[in-house]
Amino acid sequence: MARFVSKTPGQELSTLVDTATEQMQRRVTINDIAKQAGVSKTAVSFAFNMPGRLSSETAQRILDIARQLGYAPNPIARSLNTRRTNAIGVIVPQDISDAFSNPFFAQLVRGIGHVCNLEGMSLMVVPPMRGSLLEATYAALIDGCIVTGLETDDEVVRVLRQRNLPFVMIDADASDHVTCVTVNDFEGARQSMQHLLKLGHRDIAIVSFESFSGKVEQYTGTLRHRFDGYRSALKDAGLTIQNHGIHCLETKCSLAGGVEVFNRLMQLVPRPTAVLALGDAIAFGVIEAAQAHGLNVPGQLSVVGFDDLESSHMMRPALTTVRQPIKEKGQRAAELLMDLVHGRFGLPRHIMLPVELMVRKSTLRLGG
Amino acid sequence: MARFVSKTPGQELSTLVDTATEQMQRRVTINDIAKQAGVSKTAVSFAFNMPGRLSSETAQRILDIARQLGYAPNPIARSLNTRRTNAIGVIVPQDISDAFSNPFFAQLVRGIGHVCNLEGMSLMVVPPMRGSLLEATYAALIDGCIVTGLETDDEVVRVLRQRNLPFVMIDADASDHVTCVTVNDFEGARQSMQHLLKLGHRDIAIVSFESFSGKVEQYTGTLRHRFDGYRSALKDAGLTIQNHGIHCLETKCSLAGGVEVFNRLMQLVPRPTAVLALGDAIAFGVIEAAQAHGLNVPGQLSVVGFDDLESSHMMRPALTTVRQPIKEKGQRAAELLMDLVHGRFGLPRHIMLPVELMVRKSTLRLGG
DNA sequence: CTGTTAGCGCTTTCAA
DNA sequence: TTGAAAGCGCTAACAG
Repeated sequence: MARFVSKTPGQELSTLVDTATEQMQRRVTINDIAKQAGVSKTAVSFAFNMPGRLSSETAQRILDIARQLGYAPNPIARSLNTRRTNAIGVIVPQDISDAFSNPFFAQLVRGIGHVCNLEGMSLMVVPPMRGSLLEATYAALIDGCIVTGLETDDEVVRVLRQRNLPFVMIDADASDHVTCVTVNDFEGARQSMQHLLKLGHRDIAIVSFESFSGKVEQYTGTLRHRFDGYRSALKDAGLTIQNHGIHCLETKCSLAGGVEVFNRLMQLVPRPTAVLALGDAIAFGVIEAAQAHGLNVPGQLSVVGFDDLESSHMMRPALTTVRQPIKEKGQRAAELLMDLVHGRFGLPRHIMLPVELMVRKSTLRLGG
Repeated sequence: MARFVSKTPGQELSTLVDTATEQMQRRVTINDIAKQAGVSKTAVSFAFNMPGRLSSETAQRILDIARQLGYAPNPIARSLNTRRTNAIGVIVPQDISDAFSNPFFAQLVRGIGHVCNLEGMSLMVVPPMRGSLLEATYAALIDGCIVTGLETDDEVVRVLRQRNLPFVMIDADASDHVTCVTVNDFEGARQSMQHLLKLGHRDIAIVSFESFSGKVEQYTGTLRHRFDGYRSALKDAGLTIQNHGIHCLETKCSLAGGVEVFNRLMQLVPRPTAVLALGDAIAFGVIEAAQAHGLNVPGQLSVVGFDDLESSHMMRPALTTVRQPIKEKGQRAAELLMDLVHGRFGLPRHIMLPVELMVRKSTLRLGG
């Protein structure tokens, strides 16, 4: 490791400056500036953070010297004192690439980002670290976070509490113990299923995103609410989810996931005449694959999405889907989080946003 | 500020535990655990970081007590010692919401995220803080960063050097002083312009994303290279960018930006028969607006994009565009950054990735 | 295997 | 207006 500069307190500044121009440099610290300026660390600190408390000459001299020596305050050391990092996190249970493979997530982040902008914060995406989301949660240098894709009983939530980190959950089951933002998944799902049933479809494949539990019966949170909605609509039509024609599959919530699931869809017996995707991204993939296989959508296959991404109405055919206010969801969650971070209130709150069925061109009356 | 627990060193542990159950709690620290377990701080530290160096009973006892008291190591304090934050940043000159309004950025982040995943890092999006990107750069708790949308002579680069933070630039002018990743913007631009010219178009609007300089002559970096490419193709056809039919506009690089620019496009004299957008997102917006105004694309207006986003071939009409390997761009940049972070080498390197013109359905022979 | 002792680099009373 | 000194909570030689 080449030659190191000894850290003797009384070290000559000239030595510092000399070595600073070399390859292996010791970072310039507040002490170096203080010494060089002939003032205390306090003064240097003031010069940067509360210049008003110093005579303007002193302040200026300190700042000048700092600039000369190329000094930049160490933000970590600062954080240790202030207990603020000026960043919030968004915790995701999958890796970053997967998370952003669904435009939904980018849109959510836009909403969160809007609030970050207002508050002067950065945004840290916190995925599992060496496979462990817990480890990542322990290590994250943040003032608070938004938790996505997890349930309220997740260990991550425990760690967040242990770390005393304020947090807001998105799409988790409402509970008195956590602050969270959701949408009316039940109603959105119910209406979309109802739409297909009204069009005469009886052979319907429901394509969910990966739940990591696999069993429809064990779904919780968003997935649970949506399936409750499907069941409700089916029931109104005298059907159940166990019916011969109703199939439930899972895939990654991305265009690629939709493409992948299409093949499995085509193996089903009876072959579905309609697909109910739990994410627009999946719907895109299904449509793309269907068209690649020469299938006409909606002529031979109706497809419904969920989300209403920005590009969903521009697809060919324009996608019938359930619109949820994604950006607002992120924004509201971030606003709640900022309240918590700033200690504005402590009572857990729950916000549920509305959804709306957007009937467009990817669904058609059966046989019509 | 309710009652505070005094911070007397000799404080009884029972007091701590009692107050820990109250509202205003002092965080449990390594000292509390050490005291309670009757060991030194060192031992506690080892229990968490190198359990092997402790007898398993001791380690277990410490961990148990820690869990009981709800102790979580303070990652900031840890970082101050280790000089690692386990996060890298991606610096963006606009706010987060704007950055992600272009799917290009999400795709870039996917590439970066892939490497983060491999390296066990989180990813911090660092936008300007109260309008100052410099301030944000000073404050970011990161081990290194990827810089987007900035030139090599930006002040941010100076601060990064001052902070001794390794960084990699994306789409900046190559220079011997910085490590960066670009694509062959010149060639992509040249080919796309050539394509339109071959189709007989002579009234062409070039829609650039915002440069914050405004003057085409003052463009640098990516924009500069692309315009050099346009000029080159024009020259081959005996034209110049100052020609009567050639117009240059700017707008935000997003769908909304494209929609916004469409109106301005329609005011131009002569009215363009083709649009060359510097981002697919802009192209989407232009097409959407054109269709909303009853214009046929490509019948009455040809549109070319740049990027080839995931959804670009699914649009109606499928977008003719210049494909650049966005995700790979992010990935390569992140890989270079990790090399720097881990001190694997110091020489600035420059990677230029190839592009490819994808001729699809949004362009048509003039009058054909 | 375990503890002592210095820090890491900055902020912040409190006193001068 | 300025400085001394005590932390912030943890890690890491080094010694035993």
